[in-house]
Amino acid sequence: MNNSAPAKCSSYHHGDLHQALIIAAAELIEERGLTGFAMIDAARRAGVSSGAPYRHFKDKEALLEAVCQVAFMALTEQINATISKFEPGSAASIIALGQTYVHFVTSHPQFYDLMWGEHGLRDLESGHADLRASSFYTLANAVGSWCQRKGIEDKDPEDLAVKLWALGHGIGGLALYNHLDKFMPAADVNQLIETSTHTFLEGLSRN
Amino acid sequence: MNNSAPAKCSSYHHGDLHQALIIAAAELIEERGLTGFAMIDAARRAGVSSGAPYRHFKDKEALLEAVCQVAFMALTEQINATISKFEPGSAASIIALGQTYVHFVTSHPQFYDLMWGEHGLRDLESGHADLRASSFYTLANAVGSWCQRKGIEDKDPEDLAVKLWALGHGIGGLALYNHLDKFMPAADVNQLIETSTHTFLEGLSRN
DNA sequence: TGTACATCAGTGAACGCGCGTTCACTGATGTAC
DNA sequence: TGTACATCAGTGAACGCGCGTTCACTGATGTAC
Repeated sequence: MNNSAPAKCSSYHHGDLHQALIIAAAELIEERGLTGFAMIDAARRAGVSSGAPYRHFKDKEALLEAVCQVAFMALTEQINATISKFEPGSAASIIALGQTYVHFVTSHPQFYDLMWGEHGLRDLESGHADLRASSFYTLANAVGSWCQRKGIEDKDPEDLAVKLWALGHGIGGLALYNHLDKFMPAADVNQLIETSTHTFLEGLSRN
Repeated sequence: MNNSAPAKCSSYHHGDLHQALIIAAAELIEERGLTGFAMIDAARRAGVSSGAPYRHFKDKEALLEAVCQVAFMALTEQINATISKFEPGSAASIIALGQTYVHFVTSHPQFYDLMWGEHGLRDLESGHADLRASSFYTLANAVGSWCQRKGIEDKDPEDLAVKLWALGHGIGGLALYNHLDKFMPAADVNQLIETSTHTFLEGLSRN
């Protein structure tokens, strides 16, 4: 994510190679994609020889998982920052969450597969599943508050959150790979999120 | 997609190796995924030596593109079959289109990346871009008819189609990698499509 | 304060594997005469 | 109908590259006495 300068340690021992490798890997994945990422490049970028990473990570997979966790931490942070800026239960807060999500996805195109693709499967049992869930519950809470405010009692906030999540996830995924360009030249994803969320919430109020 | 028996040709020359390789590649991708797919395996499965494919495809990329095209043809076929079964302009037809889409996505998990991931970018200029668009316009027409029927004149059917597509795309993508299990144990994607589409259309009627 | 020793992070050469692609070839097919 | 020849699909060995991972080593650090 953010680059906290290699800080070329003068000594034989690296200060915190573990962390340095994660940062290097994240940068490389952003630059060249998940497929183009090689273990040896991460080592080189961290200023270390090819074998060194194996003192800190069992194998490539383990390093990728660490990067994945960092990515989810960053997403969670942004989601939390967003929700704190809006009045609880407002439609605006729900829209903003969607926009934050899509913004994150399109800002880090190369992380999409790592976070939501096949790799996602493996993390399900691991410890940071909670981290992944955090953003979802933030959304579910926002939707729940909105329902309460509107006097909608018969809907399950988690069910609604799944649908809104899917909407954002779909817009993000399609925008990422330029599938929308053909049908909506100069599509504005923020507006897309805003209007579609509005329509959806409108539909809930109706019934 | 479907397996039309290798038909082991008795002669030195293969009957239609071009087609046989596409089928073999498609099967292998379905079995082992895009990453695990090797050119030599496709050759072997087609009953041919390692160099033979290069008489028919410039390189691995070209073969993958052919598989991608076949996949889009299959999707188009299913979409067309679905739309023909429903009354034009009915909400049911729109829901069924979404369900067909998601069914296709989850039935061929390994094609998702090939069709909608990075590979998608490369096809944009190629000849079969039309094929990709076909399903979209089927949806846009269905939505347009629905609007007309409801007397909704101020909405752009293509804009609405993009949103419904994104909804289905998101549900498909999340379901594919089991991201929904955690929040909706035993989630029924068909029902998810149905209810979310209903809510969305309801929202449109409202305003 | 100084010496001996255990620990362990980092080295860098090397191994091994998978796999995309090439190339000189072989054999089947079909056409010209 | 038969022969010579061009064409080209398929062979299979080989090359080369990238890259994940290992391993015997080296040197820095800190602790025990």
